[in-house]
Amino acid sequence: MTSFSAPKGVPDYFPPTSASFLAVREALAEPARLAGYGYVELPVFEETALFARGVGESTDVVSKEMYSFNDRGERSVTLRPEGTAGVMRAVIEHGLDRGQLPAKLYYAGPFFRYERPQAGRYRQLQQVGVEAVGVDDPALDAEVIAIADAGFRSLGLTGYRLDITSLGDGSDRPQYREKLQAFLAKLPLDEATRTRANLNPLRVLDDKRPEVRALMDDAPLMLDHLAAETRAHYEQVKGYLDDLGVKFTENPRMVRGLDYYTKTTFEFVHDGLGSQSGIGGGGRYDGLMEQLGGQPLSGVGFGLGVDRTLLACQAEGLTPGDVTRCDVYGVPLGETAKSRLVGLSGELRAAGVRFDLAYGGRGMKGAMKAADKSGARYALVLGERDIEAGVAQLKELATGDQQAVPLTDVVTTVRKALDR
RNA sequence: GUGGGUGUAGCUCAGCUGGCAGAGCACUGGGUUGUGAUCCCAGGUGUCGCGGGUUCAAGUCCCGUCACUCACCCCA
Repeated sequence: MTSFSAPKGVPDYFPPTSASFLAVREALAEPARLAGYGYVELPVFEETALFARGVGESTDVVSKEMYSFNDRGERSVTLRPEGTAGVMRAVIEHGLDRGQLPAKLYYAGPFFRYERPQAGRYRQLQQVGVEAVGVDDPALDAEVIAIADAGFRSLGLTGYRLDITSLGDGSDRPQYREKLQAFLAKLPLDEATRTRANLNPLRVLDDKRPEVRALMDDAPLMLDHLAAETRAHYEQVKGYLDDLGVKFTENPRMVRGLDYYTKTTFEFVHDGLGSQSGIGGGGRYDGLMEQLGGQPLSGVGFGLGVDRTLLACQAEGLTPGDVTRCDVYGVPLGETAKSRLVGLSGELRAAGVRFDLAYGGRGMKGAMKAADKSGARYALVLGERDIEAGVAQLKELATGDQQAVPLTDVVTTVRKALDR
């Protein structure tokens, strides 16, 4: 019989790591709720054209990393590679852009990119994201960045930094782009890089290869070519970040892989995860709504990588969500005792006590061993003698102290012992 | 898509120049009646990734193949 393995590049999480995974996702989402963002639950797949138009045909994500397929009705659909396009589609479709603005939304869930897997790079990845749509206020850029920062900080992470820059917009980027292209044309670049330079010249700026990096030393930078208006916007974002106490590094060579970004862009970088160092990123996307058939409204948001943030936590020795999964462990001796403990399990759990018991008819010794491994604070031992006496033995595992508790008082006694 | 590394027990791995497949951890049972963590004893599993080749003999050498992994590209 052949067995199965998970699809290539897809992580499985199980205890205890899965508890950390959930805790990370929660920690990243909580600051968004505190800032008035409402949860949206959106489909995991969309019409392929949405991403092609929203994310941009020239991006790697669209041109070679999408999980696309035809459904039974011969419609081309794609497992979402990122969140913003889908949120914008929903905003437009349901008219949220006609209500009070900004519309502030957050989401969490899986995304898919068909890439060669690597440390911290998966074909199914989890992100937490926010989008603030409809108001072009630099304070919103700063708010979004501060939300992400608060999430990372609440996990206890310290080994990350925040890079920010401005990519300009329609008013100044085309001129800059030409200037950069002229500069690149004079460089001795290999063919792959040359192709990339033609597709999106900005991308060559953050090439990791030292030889390319050296060539780019004198490259013109967008930050030096911002129009007065985009520069003012950028300066205000930085000012608000100072107000918020969010520390950042200006990185004029930072580039984002999605076409829709304008003005402010940012990236959170951590050193502990191998080569894939970005744990979150985002920015402003002022042309996207219109591009997708909506009103010409601005927007700003981010996507944070849950998997990578978990790796960052592990690199820093943090174990979020590290709680014992059992308070009391039942040790039944014999069928009558087992039946009584099964009954008690319902009552205890209803009272908020995490209760587990030895299933499978293990002996006393094995059951006690299991109690120990469960991490429970107490073992609840029940045998024939106890039942005759109308009691159960409550044993504190750390100290070995044991007391007989009347069976009718077990729930209240346990709750008192656990202080809840 | 392009390079490098690794495939041996459930997990982490050892196995030198070919000569009977191993350790630690984990798991299970036991160390006289109904008490765990420590300690002692016992126990099991292997198509040595798969297919071919060389050889008296292959986990070990050669060829192919698949998988995993790290890195480039790119990104969360």
